Amino acid sequence: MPKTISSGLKEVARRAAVSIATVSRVINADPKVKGETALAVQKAIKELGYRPNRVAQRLRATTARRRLVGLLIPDIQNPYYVDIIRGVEEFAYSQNTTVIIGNFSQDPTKEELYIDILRSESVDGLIVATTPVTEQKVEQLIEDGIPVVCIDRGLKSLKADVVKTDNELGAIMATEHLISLGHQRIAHIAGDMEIPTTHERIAGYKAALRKHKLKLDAGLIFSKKSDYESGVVLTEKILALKNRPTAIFTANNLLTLGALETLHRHKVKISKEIAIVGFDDVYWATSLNPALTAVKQFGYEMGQQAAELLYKRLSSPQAPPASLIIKPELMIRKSCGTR
Amino acid sequence: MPKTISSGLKEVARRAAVSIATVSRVINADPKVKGETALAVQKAIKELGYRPNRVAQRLRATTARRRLVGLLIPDIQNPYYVDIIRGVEEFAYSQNTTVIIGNFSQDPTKEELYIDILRSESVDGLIVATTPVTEQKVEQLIEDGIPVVCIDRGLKSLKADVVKTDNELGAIMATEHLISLGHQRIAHIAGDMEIPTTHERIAGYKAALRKHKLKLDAGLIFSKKSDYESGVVLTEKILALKNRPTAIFTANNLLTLGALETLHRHKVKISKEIAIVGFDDVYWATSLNPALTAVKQFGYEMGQQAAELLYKRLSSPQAPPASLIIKPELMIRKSCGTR
DNA sequence: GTTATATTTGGTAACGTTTACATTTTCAAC
DNA sequence: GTTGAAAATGTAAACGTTACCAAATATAAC
Repeated sequence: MPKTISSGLKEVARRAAVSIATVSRVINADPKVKGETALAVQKAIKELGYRPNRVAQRLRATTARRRLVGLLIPDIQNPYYVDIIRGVEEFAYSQNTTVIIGNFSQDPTKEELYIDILRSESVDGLIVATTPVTEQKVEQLIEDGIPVVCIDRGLKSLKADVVKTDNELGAIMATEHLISLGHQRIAHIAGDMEIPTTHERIAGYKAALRKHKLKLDAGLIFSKKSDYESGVVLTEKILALKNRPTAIFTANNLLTLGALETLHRHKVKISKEIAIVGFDDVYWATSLNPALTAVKQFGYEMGQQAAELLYKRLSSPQAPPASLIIKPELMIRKSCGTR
Repeated sequence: MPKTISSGLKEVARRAAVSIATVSRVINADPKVKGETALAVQKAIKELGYRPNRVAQRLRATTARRRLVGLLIPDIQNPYYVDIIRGVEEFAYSQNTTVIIGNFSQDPTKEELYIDILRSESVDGLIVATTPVTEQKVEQLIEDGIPVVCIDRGLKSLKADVVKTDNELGAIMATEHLISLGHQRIAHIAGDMEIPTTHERIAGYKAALRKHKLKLDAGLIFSKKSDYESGVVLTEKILALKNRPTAIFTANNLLTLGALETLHRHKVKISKEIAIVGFDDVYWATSLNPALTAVKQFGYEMGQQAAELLYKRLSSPQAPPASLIIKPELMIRKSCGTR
């Protein structure tokens, strides 16, 4: 019955009548220690309820794995990122490592702060979805020998591993779906222009229009930030147009939800008056009104892959940066009607 | 232009021509250091791009604040918990402290693991939403002098601060709303029986029925786990009933979504054939089909309060445990129809 | 029973901080 | 110019580990 915090190796060592070095060895499963002594030490550990102090471990450990990675997330309210988190955690857990999540809520100041914090926590490596603002800082990390893998968005310099969705393809799929349903005037509610994915999705949107010889009306591309609120105000703008589009392609989760809310508030018949297709799928999309047609990104899988990539990089730091581009999938439901 | 990781206080000390103790003092804003020297040190810090090593700080610091708290969350996929996380982070950030999130995905093994990890990370204190399984472990923490505040659910022993929703009241509000609309046979999809909130909500449901002299049919209370999947299968069960209820009260977010999905799949007209009211509101509830009537818990605010409570406890460890019971609010929308 | 070698163990210096405690400097008062 | 106290700085011992190197012990070969 461990009553209080044991004060460390020393106590265990005394109890097992060995040196602290030996205790440390059995903790780290060093095969060099004799089975007999290992057992004795384990007994002492159990009896004392000893738990290694991770802080001390991390301070000392150098070459060895520290079993800790950092994860930098733009917005924990976005289910897509939650999927990524789950994927990363899942893989990390399987490798017996912990992940510290830094959620910077789209705030660059917080983002920089978290990078500093994670670094000074001596993590083995970082998985980050950065904004270009901090790109330099991330590159500094890499230069300093801290392994980084980017998720959702890569570095312009391409110096880090990256796993991301084929955003252009996703946008093409969404837009073409709308076109195939006969829509000619399709608005696009894009995300924050600061974020690279925004541009890729716009590119896809444009490519689809071009391919189908539809005229591109720059006035139909709207952008502000990547959040719910922007979805609301940009949809308001669209509804105020004299010549309303018949369809909207929203660039992410939150924008879609904001748009939906606004359309409902204005009592426009979704899919009949205005069709909508969104980037990012959610598991409750079928319960939305109407069931949402959406481009599905495989966040969970991406998270896993990113973690795996980080692992590989840890063991071979010099390998050239890898890119993993994941194909999205169009989930056709009811928000665009049928023909 | 800081090129590489500076190797610590020592280097800064050398550059500023002072001792490492002095550098440490300026880092910790010790008023004892002369303005002049402080400036010199700060200059050196800037020039070297020095950042204190948090690991070393935490290893050494004892009486002083370590500016790190742990947060134990049952399920990061549940938006309610995400709100709590945001609230905690927000307050912590304002106090210049970091929070390590442990998401145990409703898995007791993981939960215990995370408690151990957080403890051995030398956090100042913990905010936890525990399952009874780990109750003992949490009490051990408290005994060992590690401040703990419970969120969402308290400890049976009441030995820790707690901030939670008035679950019984919330359930009463939901059920009475249904009753006021004329419903007589109301099913309740409850959460995991392991979790105390489940029982409180059931109690509220029963209390409301009793108050309005409706007969309580124990066969109308369904329970499995607290997840989406359970919402699905339990709703299937309800639909299979020979004598279908006219309304369902679901005990949380995920259950509601699962129920909704199932009702849609079976093409039952929600609100006309079966009304539904859920515990837990979400910001996109208006975009659900139909707009969901729900009991709103103030997750964000609760998170903030919990963090604040933890702070208070840090400064006065001996104060008697406080309880903060937050009143929920019924958000009436369309999923129950009107009369 | 030596000797050589392999296997286990122990001693101890780090890791980068904070913090008593000791020492030096400053400066007001005489 | 002393003196004494206050203010500022420095010294060095922790914190709980790991990892190098040395020492001790076991094992094998002769």
